[in-house]
Amino acid sequence: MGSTVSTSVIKRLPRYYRFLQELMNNGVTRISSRELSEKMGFTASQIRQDFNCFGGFGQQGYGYNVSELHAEIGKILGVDKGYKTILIGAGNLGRAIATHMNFDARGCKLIGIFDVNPELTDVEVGNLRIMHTDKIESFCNENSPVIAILCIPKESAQQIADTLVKHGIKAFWNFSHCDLKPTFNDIIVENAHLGDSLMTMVYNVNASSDN
Amino acid sequence: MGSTVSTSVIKRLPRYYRFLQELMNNGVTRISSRELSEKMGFTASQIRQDFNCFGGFGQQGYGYNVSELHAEIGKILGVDKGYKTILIGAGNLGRAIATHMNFDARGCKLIGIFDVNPELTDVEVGNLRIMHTDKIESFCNENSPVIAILCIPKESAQQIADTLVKHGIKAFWNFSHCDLKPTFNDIIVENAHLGDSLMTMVYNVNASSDN
DNA sequence: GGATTATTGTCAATGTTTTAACGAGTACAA
DNA sequence: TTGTACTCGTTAAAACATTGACAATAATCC
Repeated sequence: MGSTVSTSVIKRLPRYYRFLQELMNNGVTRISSRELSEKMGFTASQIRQDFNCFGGFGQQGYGYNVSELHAEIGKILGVDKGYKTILIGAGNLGRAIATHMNFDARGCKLIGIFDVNPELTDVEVGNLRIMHTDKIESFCNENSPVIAILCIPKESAQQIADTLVKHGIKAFWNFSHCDLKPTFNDIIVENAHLGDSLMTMVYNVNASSDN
Repeated sequence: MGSTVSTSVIKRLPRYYRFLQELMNNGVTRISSRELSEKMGFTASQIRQDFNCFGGFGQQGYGYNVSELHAEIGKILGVDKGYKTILIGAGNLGRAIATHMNFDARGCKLIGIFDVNPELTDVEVGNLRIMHTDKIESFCNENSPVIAILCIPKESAQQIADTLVKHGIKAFWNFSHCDLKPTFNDIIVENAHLGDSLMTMVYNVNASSDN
C-alpha cells in the first residue's frame, strides 16, 4: 500500500493536474517549482514537498518536465482506471452531472443511470437510457459497479446507500444534503455538499463587510 | 470585525447547522457535546472549541439548547442576509443550481439568470426569466448584485469575472473548471470544483485497493 | 572543461489544528 | 439541603501542515 499521504496533499493533486494540462496545451515543456508557485499561488517549498510524497520527479538545475509530471500525477490519481460508476437520481442535477463531468478523463466510466420516477424510464441522457430504481440490484449483480453517485433527496439517500453497499459499491459521491452513516466500514464517501459551500461563501461575504 | 476564525472551523459550521436543524425537526431540545460528537463523528473537544470561537452558548451540566444554538450559528453564517445573487450560464448545471439550491435559506436571493445563447432568452427557470449576457452590465448597474455564480466554460470565466468585479460583484461561487485570478483584491472566491472532488474520490478508491 | 547559476530533495523550524485534561459551575436526586 | 453526576470553557499537549534553509547536483555559459 502507498504509505499514507495526507489528505491536504491529495486535495491539491487535481489542481496540479489541471494546471499542468493547461501548460501542456500552451506548449510549455519544463517548469520549476518557483514558476509554478507564482502561477498557482502556493509556495515553491510546498510544491516540491507535495511532489516528493510520491518520489522525485524533478531534476536539479532544470525543474520538472511538464508532460512527465502530468502523466505521473495522472497515474497517482488513477485517471486511467475507468471505475464502473452508476448515478442514482436523474433530476436536473443528476443529468447535469451525467452530461458535464467527463468521467472518462477522471478515472470513471458511467455505465448506468437510475431514477425512481417511471416517466423518466428510457429517457436518454448522454448515451445512456435511464432505468427504473427497481433495476438497481439486478444491474449491480450483473455489472459490478464500484462507485455510485447519489443525486437523490436526503430522505432516501441512506437507505439506497445501504442497499448499494450490500451489492458491492465501494465509494459514494454524495450530493444529497445529508451525511451518510458508514454502517459498513471501509466505504469511501466524498461529499459534494453544495449547500455547505454556498453557506461558507456567504459567511465570508458577511465577515468581510463587518469591518 | 469578528477576530478571524480559522477556515477549518468555518467549513464545519454549515454541517453543524444542518445537524441541529435535523435535531429540531425531531423535537430534540437539548444536546451535549458528547452526544453531538457521537452523532457527527467529530470529537466532543473539537465541538466545544468550535462553538467557543463565537462565545459560550452552552451551560455546564446541561449542554446546549438546540434551537438557540441553531439560531446562533445561523446568525454567524448570515443565513438571513439575503445577498443579491446572479447566475451566469443557464446550461444543465446552471439550471440545476437555480432550481435546487434553496438560496433564501442560505443568505442569498437569486435575482437574475444570464446566458449567452439567444435561444434561451426569456426561458423561465424557477420564477425568473433568463436574460442575454449583453444585459449583465446594465442589470448590475440597476440592481447592484453582490454575489455571482459562474456556470460557464472556463474559456469565458476570467473575462466575465473581471467585468463583474468592475460592476461591484464582491464574491464568486465558481463552478468553472479554472482558478480565477484575483486581478482585484478583496474579492471572495468559493470554488466548487466538482471535477477535483471526483478525482479525489477516485484516488481514494485506487489507494484503498492497492493494499 | 571549469566556473557559475539554477533548482531540486530534504531537514529543521515554525505555525496551525486537533485532541486531551481538568477546574468550575449547574442540574438533579435523595 | 447536600452530594453526586454531568458537562462546559479553557489551558496544555500532541499531531499535523507549511515554510524556510541549504547541501547536492544538473544545466548552461564562457
